[in-house]
Amino acid sequence: MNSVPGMNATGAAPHDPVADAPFLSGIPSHTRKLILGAAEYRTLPGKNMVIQSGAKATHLFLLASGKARYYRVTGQGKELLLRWLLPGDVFGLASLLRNPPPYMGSVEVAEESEVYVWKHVCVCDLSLTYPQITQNALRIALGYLASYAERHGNLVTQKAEHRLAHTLIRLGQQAGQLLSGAVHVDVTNEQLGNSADVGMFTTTRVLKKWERQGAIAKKRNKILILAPEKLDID
Amino acid sequence: MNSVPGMNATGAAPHDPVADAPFLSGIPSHTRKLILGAAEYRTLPGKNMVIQSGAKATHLFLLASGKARYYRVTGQGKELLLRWLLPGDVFGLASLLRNPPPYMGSVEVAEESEVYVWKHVCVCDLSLTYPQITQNALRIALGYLASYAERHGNLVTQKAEHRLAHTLIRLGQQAGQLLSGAVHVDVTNEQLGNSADVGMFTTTRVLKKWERQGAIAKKRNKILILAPEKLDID
DNA sequence: CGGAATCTTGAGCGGCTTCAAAACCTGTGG
DNA sequence: CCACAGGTTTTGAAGCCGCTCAAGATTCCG
Repeated sequence: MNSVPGMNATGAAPHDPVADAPFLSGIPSHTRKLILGAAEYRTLPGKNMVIQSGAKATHLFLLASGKARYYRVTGQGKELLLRWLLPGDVFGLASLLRNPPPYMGSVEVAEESEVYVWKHVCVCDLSLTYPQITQNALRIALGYLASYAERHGNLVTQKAEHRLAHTLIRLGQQAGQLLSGAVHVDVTNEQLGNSADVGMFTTTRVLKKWERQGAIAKKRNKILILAPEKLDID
Repeated sequence: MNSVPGMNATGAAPHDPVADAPFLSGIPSHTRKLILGAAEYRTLPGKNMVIQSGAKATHLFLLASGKARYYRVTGQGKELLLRWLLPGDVFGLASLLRNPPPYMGSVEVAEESEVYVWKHVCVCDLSLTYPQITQNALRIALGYLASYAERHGNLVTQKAEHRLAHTLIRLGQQAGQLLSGAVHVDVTNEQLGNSADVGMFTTTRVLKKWERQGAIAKKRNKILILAPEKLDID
């Protein structure tokens, strides 16, 4: 919590996101190649629905490049953004199971992206041969669970402004680009609000306030974080 | 959603909850005995903290009898009830992983309970020998994730009364006892509200309203569901 | 230039929470 | 048996955060 936020990502080491994927962690290099070789490599155009919530879990995906939104649509038609998927992230974990439950969220690529795709039966075979895969999947699922629990806790105890601050800073760390001393985050007010469980109007008001205080700058579809330390504490 | 709620549980078949545990699903009977044999069997008195949130994941637990609360304490000291653990439920899943993340919630047995306990190294060995264990754990984790996502969705879109209705009915199905035509649920107003993310006062008011409408009856630490169909729709 | 998103700002309101205080239930111990 | 203390429940009153609705300004793209 005390670490300085905002400094991140694309700055230093250009690690291969696929080789560093948590999903393949602890697996020797040659085995990793074998596993990746069993996948189909596909390029997806932007605005492409990859996974439909509730559908049968037929494929496992590993994002190699690009960006995708992982979201759920509630019964009332409201769209809940669960997570931004970045290179190295896997999705469709349900497909690892023998008699898989349906996908529980939808995934849509936000820009042109590349993915590895495994068929259900194929990934089942692999997970039998290389149990480390299932272990990694379990670790990832528990991580999701933890971040979900934290979000839920924040929603219940923190106020809207606090949640927005946390969400924005996390977004900056995960998906921000450091340009000329500011962290650029590609996100609309509505998407940010959605990630923080705050309505769009309240989100706009808070952002405007921060802009007046010189903590951020706004463009269309983009937020520049100038002084993250002005956000955390109000 | 259209199935009649409230009829459940302790009525008919007295299945062994341990043998039916999702955690041991798909494992042949003799292997199951072997796995259970590797565990320590313990009896825990009520009001006993079993897992401390944030602690190192040193043990895996399987609840054989009794009842336990799975909860989290937020930074502001508010206690969030995540789930009631019933016979057949496992907890401490993080201990299945080689280099485990810390426990992310606390568990406290609500009444005298019996549990199987595995040490970290032991359960790691077992999961290597019997990969089905990890698969089951993954399935359980994904299930938790789904129910968490649903709760979150309800919190954002539904109103307090609706959430309370859903929560109460689900509690009745999971942990209710059918006595003389009513489902008895052992829960205080505060605990119910906590499970539905509603304050205690609002919870009391809604319950009182339902009582006046003849849908439920209230005792101290207990709710009797008389007419569940009067709750779902307002 | 037109049109479609996105963003801004204001006004009003409503559902829940918060605070206060009292009634109630239940097990305990004198 | 009664009194007491602790937790639980009830009810009222007040207030505020964030949502909803309306209407305009701005930016971007074809």
